[in-house]
Amino acid sequence: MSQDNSETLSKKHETPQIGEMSSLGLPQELVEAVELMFFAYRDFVSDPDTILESHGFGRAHHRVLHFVGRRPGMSVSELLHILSITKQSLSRVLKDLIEEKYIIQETDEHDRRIKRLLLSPKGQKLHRNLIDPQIRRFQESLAKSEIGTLEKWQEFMLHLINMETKIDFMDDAGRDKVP
Amino acid sequence: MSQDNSETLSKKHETPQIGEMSSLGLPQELVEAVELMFFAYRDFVSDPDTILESHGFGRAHHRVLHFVGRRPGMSVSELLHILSITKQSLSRVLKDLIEEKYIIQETDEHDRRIKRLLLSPKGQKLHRNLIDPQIRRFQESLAKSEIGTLEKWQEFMLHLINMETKIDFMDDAGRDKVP
DNA sequence: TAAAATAAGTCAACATGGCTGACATATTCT
DNA sequence: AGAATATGTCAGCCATGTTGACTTATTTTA
Repeated sequence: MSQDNSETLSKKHETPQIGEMSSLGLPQELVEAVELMFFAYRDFVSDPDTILESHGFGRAHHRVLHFVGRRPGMSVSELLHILSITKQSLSRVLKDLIEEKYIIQETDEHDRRIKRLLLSPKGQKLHRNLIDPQIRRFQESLAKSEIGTLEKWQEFMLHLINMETKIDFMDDAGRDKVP
Repeated sequence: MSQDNSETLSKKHETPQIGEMSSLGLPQELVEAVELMFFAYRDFVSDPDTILESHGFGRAHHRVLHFVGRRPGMSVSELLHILSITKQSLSRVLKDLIEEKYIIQETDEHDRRIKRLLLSPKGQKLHRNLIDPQIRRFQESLAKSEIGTLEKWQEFMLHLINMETKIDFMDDAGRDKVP
């Protein structure tokens, strides 16, 4: 670090002045927000990453565990759709998870082409271990910041996502209330 | 989609009831928030991804363009540090960007081992094209949601990140105010 | 001033997780 | 019976992350 950047921190949370532009000719705080997305996401997944590594898994495995955990009984094609990846990409990680008995497949009663995916107790435990540090991060952030509840943050984040994704998310988010 | 998920949407933004637990035995809204991070990040980078593809670049190129644009004159090792990747990973994409004249290298006047990195006009233009849709997404989200200003969102996101990263970010965020 | 440390660049080799297109199998729908 | 669907699998490509070893130029330091 070779350049002067004193008095930077103290200014960060003052009332934003209209017309305060970055070197790009864009509002300073919006450019900062872009970086916050990058850094926050990277660090947000760093704890699970560490755990996954010790199991020989990667982020792709995490996603599968997460969505199967959130929506027990989902089919392979539903999973493909929500993850927006190809069959090949999914099958590699899904195979691992099934072989090592984190995920169980059950043939659908009414349509025997469909395999319903479920977490085994072992899978539930891992899922829980993976999500715990992320939940903790949110709780700490909530405690430290003045945002109060998550509601407004959630609303803002929801508006960042594409319409099609929004449908997937909604579908999934209410899962627990559905019989 | 084969399962019933009616009445899900209408419940999403009611006052959060304490003890409303997900299938994991975790607060519902926190689990939802984890997913929001995933979906929001994915869609947030989807527009730049499309542009990058048409140039034969990837996300790694984007990151380099972004940080060099935000901190003109940064050294290679500063860039390595902020990206938290290895020299090899960086050099691949940096080489592309330099060869195709998006980034210019200038030897430091006082320490000729150091190469200062800068965006060429061409690089600035691309950087601008990449960030524009992201800025627009933020602005639209701000307009649609009740969060008001970005301040609280930024504070919350900042608390999600690791201490070391925070230092990098602060360093970088004030860049424009520094002579 | 000689030796050590630093900044940058390079090579070979490997892993993960995206992608494609083609094709097989079982099952259900028309 | 034939078409459509759900899943699984093969071979191979690409981007981007990793490691460790080593070179070159330059500056710092003992």
